[in-house]
Parts: sequence; C-alpha cells; structure tokens
Amino acid sequence: MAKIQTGKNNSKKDVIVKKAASLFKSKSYSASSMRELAEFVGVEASSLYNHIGSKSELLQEICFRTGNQFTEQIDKIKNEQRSNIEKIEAVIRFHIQTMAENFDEVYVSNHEWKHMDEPYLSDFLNIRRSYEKSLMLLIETGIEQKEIKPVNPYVAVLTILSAVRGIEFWQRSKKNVTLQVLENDMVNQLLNGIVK
Amino acid sequence: MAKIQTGKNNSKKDVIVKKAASLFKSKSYSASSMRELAEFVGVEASSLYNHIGSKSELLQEICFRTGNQFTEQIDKIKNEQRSNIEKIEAVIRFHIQTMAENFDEVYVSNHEWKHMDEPYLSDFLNIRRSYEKSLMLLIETGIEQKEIKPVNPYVAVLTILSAVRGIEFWQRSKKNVTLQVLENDMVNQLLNGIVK
DNA sequence: TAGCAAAACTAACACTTATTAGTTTTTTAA
DNA sequence: TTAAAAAACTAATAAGTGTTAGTTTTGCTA
Repeated sequence: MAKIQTGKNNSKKDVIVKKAASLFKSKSYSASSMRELAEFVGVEASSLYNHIGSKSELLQEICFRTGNQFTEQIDKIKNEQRSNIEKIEAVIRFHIQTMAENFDEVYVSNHEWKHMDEPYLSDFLNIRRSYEKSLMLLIETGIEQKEIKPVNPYVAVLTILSAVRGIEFWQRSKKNVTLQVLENDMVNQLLNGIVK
Repeated sequence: MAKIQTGKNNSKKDVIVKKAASLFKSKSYSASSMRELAEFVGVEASSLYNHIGSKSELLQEICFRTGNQFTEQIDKIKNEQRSNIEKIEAVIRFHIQTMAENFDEVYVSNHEWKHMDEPYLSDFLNIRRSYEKSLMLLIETGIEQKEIKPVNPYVAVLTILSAVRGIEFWQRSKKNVTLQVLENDMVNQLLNGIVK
C-alpha cells in the first residue's frame, strides 16, 4: 500500500499542500484535478481527504500562508529605525528572496487567488490591500521627508510590486543571471533608474 | 431564435473571441465553460461551433493577435532614428497604452498562454522570447553608447516588462490615478528612479 | 499479541465538460 | 418565389470532476 512520505517537521497535510502548490503552479488551479494531485503525492485521490477538507482548502492554505508571511515582514520593517528609502529597499529585497525560496507558493498565491470562495477571497484581498497601503505609506513619508521625488505614491507601489513579481519569469540557469545580481540590479533600477 | 450581434467590421468569430477574452479574463481559461461563453454571447453552446473550431482555438486567437501586435510595434520602433533611451521609452508607453485599450486580450495573453496546445505553445514562446531579445538589444546598445548605466540587460528587461504588466492591477476609478499620470510616472521611475 | 485508530483502498455518486450528429430555422441570392 | 447556404437549435456522447461511503490494511500502544 502506498504511503505519504513526510520528512521531519512536516505533517502529511504539509506535504500535500506543497505538492499542490507545485501542481497548481504548473497547470493552474482549475486545470489540476485531485486525481492528478493524488498521483503526484503517491496515493489514491480519496485518501487525500483523510488529511484535507477539500480542494479549495488547499488553495486557501497556500494563499494565506504566503499572504501572512509578507504582512508580518512589512510590519517588522515599518517599525525599524532606518530611512524610508532603506525600508523600501528592504521590502523589495524580501520580496525577491521570498519569491526565490518559496517559488511555488508565491506563484500560486499571486496567480490563483481568484478561485478562492468567499469569505476567504475577501479576507485575502483585504490582506493584500493593507499590505499595499503600508508600502504606500513608506513612500509618502519618504516624499514628505525629501528622500524621494514627488511621484505619485500609488504608481510607485504598482511599479515596485509588479516589477518584483516579475522574477517569476527569471530563468534559473547557469548562463543567466544569479539571484544576487538580479536582486541588486532590480533594487537599483527601481530606486535610481537606468539612465546615466 | 437568438442571433450573434455583429457590429460593422466584425465577423461573428471576432465577436466570440472578444467575449471569450472577457470571460477568460474574469474566470480563467480552464474554469470557463463553452456553455457560459455561449450564454454570454447569447446563443446555444453548440452554435458557437459554426464559427470556431474549438475552445483552444479561441485562446490561440487571443494570444497570437496580442503577440503579433507587440512584435510589429517593437520592429517599427527599432528602425526609427532616435536615441536608445527614447526607443525604450516608446516601448514602455506602447505597452501601457495597448494594455489600457485592449485590456482583456492582453491580460489573457499574459496569464493563460500556458493552456495552449503544441505547436502553438512553442510558437508563442518563441515570439515572446524574440520580443524580449529586441528590447534587450536596445538596452545593450544604450549601454555601449553611454546613454544607460552598465546594468545587467537581462534584469533591466525583466524589470521593465514586469512593471508594465502590472497595470493590470490598476484600478480605473475616479479617485485613483489617470492613465496619463500612470504612464508618465512609471516611465520616469523605470528610467530615472524615485530617489532624490 | 490484541485492539484501536490512522490512513490507505475500491466503488460509486451526481454533475459538468467539450464536442458532434442530425434537424430546423433564418438569411441570402437568383 | 424558390433553392441553397448559413446559422441556429435539441439531444446525446464519452470522458472527467470533486467528493463520500464503506471496507481493508497498516502501525502504534497496552
């Protein structure tokens, strides 16, 4: 009989969620079936239900784990004793690093949140909105304190968050760019531009 | 009997493709059914097949129309007599405008291309790669000619294209930012940064 | 080793899916 | 007005969906 293989510190549910993130990333949530997931996990579809409640619960799990991770981090950064520019830089770097480490989960959270049911969907959107607000406040304060040009804070947030999301297209290959270069250059372009 | 309503210059297939783009955008390709699309068009599901070949053909239509639009434009810009910075700026502005005008199609093309079958999938990826190469060449030439800082061109392309894609999150509402401000500020941040 | 709970299994459910076949209605053109 | 073509319809197909019920196997603890 097949069995779900758990490493240490991982419940069987954790294993399923991780595999689900990987599957949802490559095939999208709607196009992934529980039978596929089961095969991926190495077990029959119905056996999954001994550990999880439903397919949509998997998506919720993925989205909220990721969402909370980002929220916690920006709350921490907000309260540090540094310039606003430095704080914004820290946010950008955290994004890039988290995305590189937890690729599947972040990707799915960014792309598939739409398919959550209420009330989870609304909760998730609220978390995201409040995150964007926090970043916007950093920019607004930076402008007031003359660290930052008088740009539109909404557009700046949009530009930063979108750019950072884009490392999902980053090709991790030898001939391409390392994470360090990616991180440094992207931070630099977003803060100082590329024009000489 | 219900009928597909075509305006002038639009075939019935065009109408279906446009409605499909709108549906695929809001529900994703896989989660959209032909019955839903049919209802949206105002006709029975099977009637759609008098005008289109299959569901996946709709996706191909959307993705390639968009892809070709961008390719044509960058080819045009490449051959103009302007500085590289100006060319890059023109590319960014075209992206933002096209996205604002043809939101549904661009959105679907960006998000749902994965679900195309071969050989269309490969063709599409080739188109996209060659587009990225063109933009990368503009940046490399700009660096050689000392218009642009010696940044990593791959990262610059990634940053620009990702940022620009992000206007899909732009909330078109009165209290928010206009397209003009969005466009100008984003171009400015990507080229000159926000740090004073 | 016996008993029990956890976790696997098989089989089935009620629905939904894209698509096709065959038929009827509508529109176009002679 | 009539014949042909276009475009709608109804009905059905075969395959796939998430999930549940009931049963069997496994692994731990007394």
